[in-house]
Parts: sequence; C-alpha cells; structure tokens
Amino acid sequence: MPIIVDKDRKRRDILQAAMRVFARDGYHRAKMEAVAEEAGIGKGTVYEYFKSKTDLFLVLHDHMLAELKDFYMKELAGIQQPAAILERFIAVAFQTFRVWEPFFLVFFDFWAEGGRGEQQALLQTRLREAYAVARADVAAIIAAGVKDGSFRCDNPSLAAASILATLDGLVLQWLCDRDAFDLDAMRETLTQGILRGLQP
Amino acid sequence: MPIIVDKDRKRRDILQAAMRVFARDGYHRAKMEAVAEEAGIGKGTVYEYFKSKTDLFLVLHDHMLAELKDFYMKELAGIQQPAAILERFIAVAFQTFRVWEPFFLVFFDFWAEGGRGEQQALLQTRLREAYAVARADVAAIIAAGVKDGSFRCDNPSLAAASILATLDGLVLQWLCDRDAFDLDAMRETLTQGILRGLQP
Amino acid sequence: MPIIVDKDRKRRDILQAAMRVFARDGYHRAKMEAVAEEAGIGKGTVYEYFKSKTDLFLVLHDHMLAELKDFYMKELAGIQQPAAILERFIAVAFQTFRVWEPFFLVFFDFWAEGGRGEQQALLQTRLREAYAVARADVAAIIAAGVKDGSFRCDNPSLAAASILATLDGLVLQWLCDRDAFDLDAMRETLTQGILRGLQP
Amino acid sequence: MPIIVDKDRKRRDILQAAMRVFARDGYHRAKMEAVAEEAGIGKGTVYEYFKSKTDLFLVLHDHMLAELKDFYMKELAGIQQPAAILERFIAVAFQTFRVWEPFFLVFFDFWAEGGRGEQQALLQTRLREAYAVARADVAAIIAAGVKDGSFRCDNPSLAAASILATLDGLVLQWLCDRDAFDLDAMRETLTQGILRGLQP
DNA sequence: GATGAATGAGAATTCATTCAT
DNA sequence: CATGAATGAATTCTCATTCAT
Repeated sequence: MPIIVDKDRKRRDILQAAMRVFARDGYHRAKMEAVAEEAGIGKGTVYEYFKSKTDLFLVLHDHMLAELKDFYMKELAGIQQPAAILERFIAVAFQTFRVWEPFFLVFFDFWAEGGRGEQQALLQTRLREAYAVARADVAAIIAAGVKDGSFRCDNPSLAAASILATLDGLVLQWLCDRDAFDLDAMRETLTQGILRGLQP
Repeated sequence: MPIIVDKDRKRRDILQAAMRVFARDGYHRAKMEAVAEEAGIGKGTVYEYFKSKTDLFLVLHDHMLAELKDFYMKELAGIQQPAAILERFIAVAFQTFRVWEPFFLVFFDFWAEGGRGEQQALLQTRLREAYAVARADVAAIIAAGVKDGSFRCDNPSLAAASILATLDGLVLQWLCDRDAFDLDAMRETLTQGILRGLQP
Repeated sequence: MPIIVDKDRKRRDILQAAMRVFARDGYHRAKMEAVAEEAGIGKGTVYEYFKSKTDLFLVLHDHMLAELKDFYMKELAGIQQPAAILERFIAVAFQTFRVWEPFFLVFFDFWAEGGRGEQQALLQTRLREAYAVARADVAAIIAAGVKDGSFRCDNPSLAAASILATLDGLVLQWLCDRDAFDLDAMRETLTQGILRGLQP
Repeated sequence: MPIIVDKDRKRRDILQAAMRVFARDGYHRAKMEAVAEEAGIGKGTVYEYFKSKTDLFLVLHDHMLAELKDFYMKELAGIQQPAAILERFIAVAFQTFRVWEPFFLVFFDFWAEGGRGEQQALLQTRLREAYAVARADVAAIIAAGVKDGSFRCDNPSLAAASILATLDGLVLQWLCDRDAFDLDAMRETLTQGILRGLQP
C-alpha cells in the first residue's frame, strides 16, 4: 500500500516542519503558511493532513513525545542495573538539551497552553498523561532498584516526579540562558546527587 | 485644577488585572480589552499607562518578580542558620504554588516568549537576569553554610541552579496536573534530599 | 476690556500653533494634543476656543487668508500705476513662497479637503469665496489698467484666474521640490510675460 | 491545479477602485474596506495585492501618472509643429479637467502628503521625479520650437515649469469651484497667451 | 477658565480557514 | 490530491472629544 506510506511520510514531514517553525516563532506567532513553506507544500495542503492549527499542535505533541520516548528506549535498551539505567537516563536527558533544542522550545508552548485547561483541555489531558507515564517509567526504574536492594526509596513516584521536574527546570533555565550553568558539570553533580539520595 | 489621580495606584491595578487575565487566557489569547475590563477601566486607558501589549507584558514580568522577591524577603527575614534559611526557602516556594497560581501561569508565557530571543529580546534579557539573581541568592545561602561548616558544596552556583530548576519543574508539573504529587510530601522529601545532599 | 483682549490673544496663539503643527504633520496626521503643546496650553483648553478640530481648521483658513491679505495690502499700499501694482503683486507672491512656507503647506490641506464638498462643505464654500475675492481683486487691478489705457484685456476676471493659478501652481511645484526652478528667474520671467500679455 | 487568476487585472481593478474611493473621500478618510467594497472583493484581498494603505497610495500615484502620460502620448502622437504640439498639449490638459476629475482630486492628496517629506518621503521623491519629467517633456517641445525658429525662449525649462504650474493651478481652482471660469474661454486665452509669449 | 485623565468609536492589518479549480 | 486566492472575524492601537475637579 504505497499510498498510505506516502501520506504518512508527508504527515511526518509536516510535523517536522511544524516543530521547526513553532520552535522558531512560537505556536501563536507561527503562521500555517510558514509551516507549509517549511514543509515545501502549499498552504491548503496542510489542511488535508490536519484539521486545524490546534489539531496540528496536538498531534505534534504526541508525535514529539513518541519520538522522545523512542530515543530513550533505544539509548536505555539492554542496560540491566537500575542505577546504571538511571544514570544513563539522566545522561540522555542532558544529551537532548543540546540535540533537541527545538523540541524543548516547542514544549514551552505545550506547557503554556496546557496550563490553561479551559482553552486547551485536550492538550492538558495529553500533558497530564505524558507526565503520568514518564513518572511511572522512572518510578519503575527506582522500584526495580528498591526490589533488588540497590536503592532505598519510600515513594518512587514522588522521587520520579522530582527527578523529572529537575530535568524540566534545567532545560527551561538553560534555554533561557546557555550560560546559566555548564551542562557536563551539572549532569555529573546531579547524577551523583540523585544516586546518593537513593542509596540504601 | 487637574484631576488628581494616583497614577501609581492605577498602574498597579492594571498590572494586577493583566496578571489575572494573562493567567486565565494566556498572553496571546488575552485581549487588551479584557485587561481593561478586569481593571474596571476603558480600553484606551490601558494605553495611557502602558505603551503596548508587549510593554505591559514586560513591566508585568518585572512587577511580578519584584513582588515575589518581596514575599521571599519577608518570609526569610531574621532566619540565621543557612540550613534553616534553605528549608524555609523551599517551604515558601511550595506555599507560592498554591497561593500564586496565576503568577506561575503567567510565567509559563514569560518562558515561552523569552525562549525566543528573536521575538522578545528584552524579555529574554529580563529572564536571564532574573535567573542569574535567583541563582546568586540561593548560592549565597549555600556558600554561607559552607563557610560556617554546616554545608559541604563544591559549586554553590550549580547547586542553586539545580534547586531552582527542581522548583520550577515542580510547579510546571503541578500546574499541569494538581494530582501529580502531594505537595506536602514532596516538600518534605525534597527538603530532606537537598539538605542531605549538602551535608558535610 | 482686558479679558476680551486676553482671550483673543490666546485664540490667535492657538491658531498660530495649529498652523505650525498642521504644516509639519498635515491636517489629518496632526493631533489636537500636539497643537495644544505647541501653543503651550492643555489639551482641553483648545476646546474652550474651538468647537472641534474641523472648526479649528476652518477658522485657521479664514485667519490665514486674512493675514495674507493684510500682508498684500501693506506691501501694495500707495502704489498707483496698475502695471506697478501687478508687478509688485507678483513680487510679493514670490516673497511669500519663502517666508510663508508653512502657510502654503497648510493650504495643501485646505485644497485637499475643500475639493471634497461632501466632507467639508463649509471649507469648500470658504475656498470658493476666497478664490472669488482674489480673482476680483486682481481683476480690479487689470480693469484699472484697461481703464487708464496701460493694459489691454478682454476678460480681466479670466486673466486674474490664470495669474492666480500660475502662482498657486508654482508654489505647489516649488514646495514639492525647491530645486524645481530658480525663484528669482521665475519671478522676472513671469512678470515680463504677464505684463507683455496685457500690453495694449 | 491552482486557481488561475489574472492577478495583474485584479491589481488594476483595485487601483481603479482606490482612485474612485480616494477621490470621493480623500486618502485619509478613505477606508481600506471601502476600497475593497468598491472593487467588489473582500477587505483582506486588498492586502494580497498591496502591502499597506500607503503602498496602495504610492502605487496608485505611479499608475495614475502612467495612465495620464499614455493619454497625452496618444493625443499628441503624429503632430509635428512645436506650436501645434503645445496647443494640443494645452487642449488635452483642459480635456482632462472634465474627464479625469477623480484623478485630480486624488492628486490633491498626493500634493498634500508629498509636501511633507518627513511623513511620505517615497511619495515626495515620486512627485519630484514626475514634475521633473513633465518639465523636461514640455521643455523639449519648446526647445524644438526654438531650434526650428518658431519659438523664442531663453529658458525652456523655466517656461515649462510655469506652463505646468498654470495648468495645475487652474485645475485646483476649477475643482474648488466649477464656476470659477469658463473652461473653453480659459483654454483659448491661455493658449494664445502662451504662444504669444513664445513668439520670436 | 484650565486641565489632562478617561474614553470608545474607528481603522489598519493579520491570518486561520475555505473552496474553486 | 494539491493548491493558493479569497475572505472576514478578530485584535491592536489611535485620537478627538468629554468632563470632573
């Protein structure tokens, strides 16, 4: 079914284009025309693939999260020890700071929009679920460590929330000012701090 | 005999109104007319006090930060021990989660806009400076603890950055989902974690 | 009656200010506030002296024309010979080019507005009357010359109209481009041409 | 398959509509919506063809001048004798009084705006160039007459400036008051006067 | 009288979306 | 399917005018 593949490909292209444009201009300032141009297609064509700007935004959220999760899965695959997984997890997070910069700039918009449940109920739901999943994933790693005795933690979900929060907060701070702190030093210090905090 | 009006007072009123409206609708969706209405004045009057929507936004940023800082100063006044200051600092931060909810929703917009230096260079600069000041303030507390031997920390600025990041990230997560975690439990765990991390 | 004199004085000041501001910015772009500022008074005070912007504009027209006529009267007083009067009249017109530059810039607006009878019926009427009076005045000079045998002219009113037209057109051209022609050369040539055209 | 539209045709339609609306209401009073309505299109469509109201005004100036020049070229084509050309030139000018009435009303606005170099530098430049070209064209006719001995004139450019000025001034006067003078009588008298003034 | 703070009608401009081709 | 011309709702900002003091 080559047609389906083709449509899917184009859909993906538009999403990529949207990410770049939204990252550059911000969701509200970004024009659908700019997205189309970036994707190398006509303005009207975007609407063949996405119902509206909001829809595109929503789908982009899912798409980006899926890509991010894929990335993590690949990078974390095969590691056995919970501590090693956690260390690698943090390292990957710091990698994304640099590599996925546009990704996070768009996330600023997701946060800003999702914070207003009234206006963007669907996005807020998505954001909640995404956070819940992420917390669960990280909590699972911690729980595994607790189980095998390498970690000590009364509330893995809470710990997961705070780890995620720290990483979010760091990308926020770093994207506002690349000189806020040294990425490598921060990664090392943070890793040590978190692992020590989980020590039995 | 010109009409005597407390221009400063009115300016503040408009800023308060803007905060509420921006918090509710988001900066971009918010209409200047809505701000005026919220302030109980006419549309044109807003422009007597602020040059433009952008200007209002910018001034609001400074105003909100100043208020926040005031709040912290008052709450932290008189505490002597660095560890006590830090503990109280975190506690105050968690207080603000609930009380200053609109404040943080608007901050989402500051971050989203400030992340785009191209569009909002002035805001970005403001954001950078604000972060730098906050880091310096927290770092100073830590450094004081290092000096009096109650803390051990190789890089207070780095530690400050990560503490601030965690708090930012938590408010982000919590505003997206009030059920993400229990505020009190998180505060306690986090406080312990941070203080233990700084133990000599 | 010093009060009346005072009010009259202020009225005149406002008119002068309006002329300068209208000349600089154009009638439509000019703000009433700028007129007030130029006159050194408060914005509201202008409305104590003039009902509206349109009213101010209208009165300014009359005021400027009266001043112009005064100027001509003084300069032409005492000259006896029709040819000498006409020559002097043209010379005075050229003088005004330089000296009354703002005056004519405002006249551009009178013409532009007065051309639209629908919008500015009163101004159009004023403009018509002013032109009629000017034509009659110049025609009278020519008629005097015809009477005393120094001129020959079948239709003094028509000749007057064309003389006035030439002067208007020249100021128009000159204010658009000060290098369009040399004022002195033009004055001489024009004077000769007109006088020769009226030679018996 | 994009919709095939004669963009040039539509552009011209909008310009024609703008001319009518600007002539009726004046540039500043005219609303872009009125222009759109007159052109039978939507408000936003005008902006697909012209960047702004100012841009539309500027392009209209060039467009109108080009049309006027075309008209003159056609009417003057094939005439050989300088005196005949000049006579015809004046006759055509008087024709335009009646036929191109909206044209000249809009020109009032060009003059009023162009006189303020600060506000409308581009228009002023255009106006200057247009005048310079017109002077050169008329001067060339006179110079040709001087060359073949049919005219005598020391300064054709100066003469051209004054001829153009007279015509401009007459249209100004006539549009303010259609009863100011009889067009035909004026044309005849003026033609005679100018030709006599150029007699060897 | 004088003032300038307040106002809101009004206008330019933008841009998501539609739809004829 | 793809396109981009057309659209008008929506929004920012301006400024003449009013009126309480």
